[in-house]
Amino acid sequence: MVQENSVNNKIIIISGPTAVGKSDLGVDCALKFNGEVVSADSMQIYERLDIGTGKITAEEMRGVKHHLLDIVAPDKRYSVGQYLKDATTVIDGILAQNKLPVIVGGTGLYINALINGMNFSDADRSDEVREKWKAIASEKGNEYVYSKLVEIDPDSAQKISPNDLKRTIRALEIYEVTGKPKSQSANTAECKYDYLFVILDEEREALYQRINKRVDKMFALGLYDEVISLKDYAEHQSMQAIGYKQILQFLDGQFSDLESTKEEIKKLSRNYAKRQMTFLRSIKSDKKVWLKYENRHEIFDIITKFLNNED
RNA sequence: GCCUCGAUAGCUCAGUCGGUAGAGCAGGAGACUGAAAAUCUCCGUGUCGGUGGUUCGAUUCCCCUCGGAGUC
Repeated sequence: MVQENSVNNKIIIISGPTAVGKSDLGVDCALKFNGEVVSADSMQIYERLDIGTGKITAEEMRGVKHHLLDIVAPDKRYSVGQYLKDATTVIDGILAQNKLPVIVGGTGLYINALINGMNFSDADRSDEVREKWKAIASEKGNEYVYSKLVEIDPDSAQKISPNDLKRTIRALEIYEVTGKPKSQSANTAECKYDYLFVILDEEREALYQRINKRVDKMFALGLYDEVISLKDYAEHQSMQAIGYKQILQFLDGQFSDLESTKEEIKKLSRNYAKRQMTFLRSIKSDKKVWLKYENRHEIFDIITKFLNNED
């Protein structure tokens, strides 16, 4: 009972906390359903950040085409807005070939933008505005910057903590760039795709053990040397990634030894996984399917039903 | 074996001039609209090592004991 027009609009989204096994499952699905993988990961978009981001290797791809990996140099910026554009282009291209796009990644914000829209068409970032407010913040304090937001956009200010300088500045930026306050700019949009949103989950304790092991493996694979080769980019956003930042701090003398650096990386990865789960839980969608890691192979039945409109 | 110092939350430690205790980290919950692996908010009961003594009352003072660190 497959209808051609609806099939052409269907996509699968697979997310979950770090180290839960998303990449592997994504390849399984692409192989089984004639698909291609589209990454949704804010750090794997960078070239040369391979080991530390857990980027899938050519071998692990098992012949499946992967998109949106290695598309930005480590000294360049990237953003959700750019991701939305890039992902939409890639997904449309895959659909045009009558193949199934399988979106795989742990950056909840990117997935949220894809399924709930994000229309700040004219509210692009402005480094000028950001630098200006940062300077003001360090001179007059965060409270002062926040008080400015309260003046121009009290609705947004209410939702932002006075301590959250990043969000405070972004709200001010939107106002200065567009002339409209943030609270009147943000809006959502219906997703143009017929999607299925699968979230892979695992018991906390087991997940944490998996994360710890994975960090050990990253070091064994040469994470340290990878970071050394990127140390000239220390100032850039890409080096904020967990693992990279800490090894850079170690080189800077902020950790007494490599072992404690490694433990810190494990800890931060665990903290991150927890935050990912919170975000994934909070994404508004009536098409979420939660799958326990041990039941992950049920995904084939779920997708089959979805593709046959039996859901 | 002697002497000294500590023993309190999962960990590191503070404190209680005697009225059953609190920080940081870990851990948990949450927020999140162009930096998101970022950024930010909230959450602290534990036989105060064990036994006995003094006391109305001991985690706090005293005795012994068990392990721990330092020292001769």
